[in-house]
Amino acid sequence: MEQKIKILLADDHQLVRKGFRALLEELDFVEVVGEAANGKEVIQLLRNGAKPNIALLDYEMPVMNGLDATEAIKQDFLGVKVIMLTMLQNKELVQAAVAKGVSGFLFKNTSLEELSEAIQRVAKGDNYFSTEVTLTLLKPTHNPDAPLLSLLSDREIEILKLVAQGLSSTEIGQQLFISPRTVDTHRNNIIQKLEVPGIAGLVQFAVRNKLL
Amino acid sequence: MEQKIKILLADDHQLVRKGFRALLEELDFVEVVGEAANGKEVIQLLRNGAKPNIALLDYEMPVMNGLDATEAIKQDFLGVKVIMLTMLQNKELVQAAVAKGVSGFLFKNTSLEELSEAIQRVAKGDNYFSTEVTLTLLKPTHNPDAPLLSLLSDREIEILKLVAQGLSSTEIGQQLFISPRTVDTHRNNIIQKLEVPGIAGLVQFAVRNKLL
DNA sequence: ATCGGGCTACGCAGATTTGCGTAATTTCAA
DNA sequence: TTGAAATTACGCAAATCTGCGTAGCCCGAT
Repeated sequence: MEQKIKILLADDHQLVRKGFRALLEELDFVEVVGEAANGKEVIQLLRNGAKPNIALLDYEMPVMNGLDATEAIKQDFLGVKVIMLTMLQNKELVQAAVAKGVSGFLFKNTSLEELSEAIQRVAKGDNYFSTEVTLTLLKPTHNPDAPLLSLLSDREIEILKLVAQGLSSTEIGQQLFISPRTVDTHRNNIIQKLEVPGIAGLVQFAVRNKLL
Repeated sequence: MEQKIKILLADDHQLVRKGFRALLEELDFVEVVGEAANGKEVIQLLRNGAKPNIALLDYEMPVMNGLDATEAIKQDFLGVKVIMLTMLQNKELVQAAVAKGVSGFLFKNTSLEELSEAIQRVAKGDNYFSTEVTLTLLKPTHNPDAPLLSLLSDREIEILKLVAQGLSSTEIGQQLFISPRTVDTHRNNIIQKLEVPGIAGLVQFAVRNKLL
């Protein structure tokens, strides 16, 4: 161990912050070089000459959250790696964080071992994501209008698919061996049920529900 | 260490398989209890009474691939955990594998340390995904018609968005303070450029390219 | 300075959608 | 078995889309 890993800690809850600090100080290879209660304070510390290897940022913070803080860090202090912590098991948040340039992502319910592992990996220049994070990414995106889909009859779903493919009532009628007028009726019933504006709404719904 | 972790190894390339076996036997807490050249052989070994804790399955195998083998294992030998290995950095494959019930997923370029970590975690009942796997999940899905989007002028994209929201030419014209006929012209030009069938195609394109 | 591309606008005819009805048959559950 | 929902079908008028064309204006590039 040539040198300790210097960490800057940011969390808006003092108790949580102090708790983390105590935990981190049990690790003999880390040194906490600063504390901040929000993203703005993090930036100020860095501007005042703090030189941590890693910024350990809570996402939920007032004034400036962890995401915006990451952006600011990557703008002006590229050498500082970021590990983001959060309570929210939110797929989009993870994606956004990685896009902003974080090197690691953990949920707050991880073990000290995992936090330790993350710090060491990130200090080496690797990335680290906890298993929980990966599982969150694998969870299929929640579909808000799934209940609406069950409102539709089998036939209506069939027709919805064809409409979404750009076929006209006439074409659909030929394909299903029914009158084009019947197709119209179905289409209109679907529009009623889904309360969407016309064909555009139907296609949007179809795409979102992966009916193609 | 009360007992060694028993592993069943499956890869269709004998050299690779033997290589893995040699690596695994360097770990004092594992014991290789069987080898198979494809998924079918894995199942046969299990039927013949093999009782591994973990099946380490290559994805690419003839006769029966790792995914189908996982499905079969989870059907009849629920106690056997699966770690899948592959050369393909493919998001959909990871998702499919997890859906089938694998406990771990690694790419073949991982280190022995990571493989070791994965085995121990999975043996404990946890999941394990390598950092590479997680990064693959975070990679945005490649968008095949991105080049087409650049064909459209700013104005056309603006109108495409509004069309996709279900507005009529008249409504769009009012909103943009231009003639509805002009909107028609733009819409038709877009349909020409994208070579899609009518409004339905426009909305599909818009949704896929996240213009909403 | 000329030329092409983007933006604007209009005409017209035919196809299609939309919004309002009505209604017969089937099917499935109460 | 009785009734509700699904599926089928039709009418009609207004609005809209589609596919064809033309054309003036502005701006940036050659």
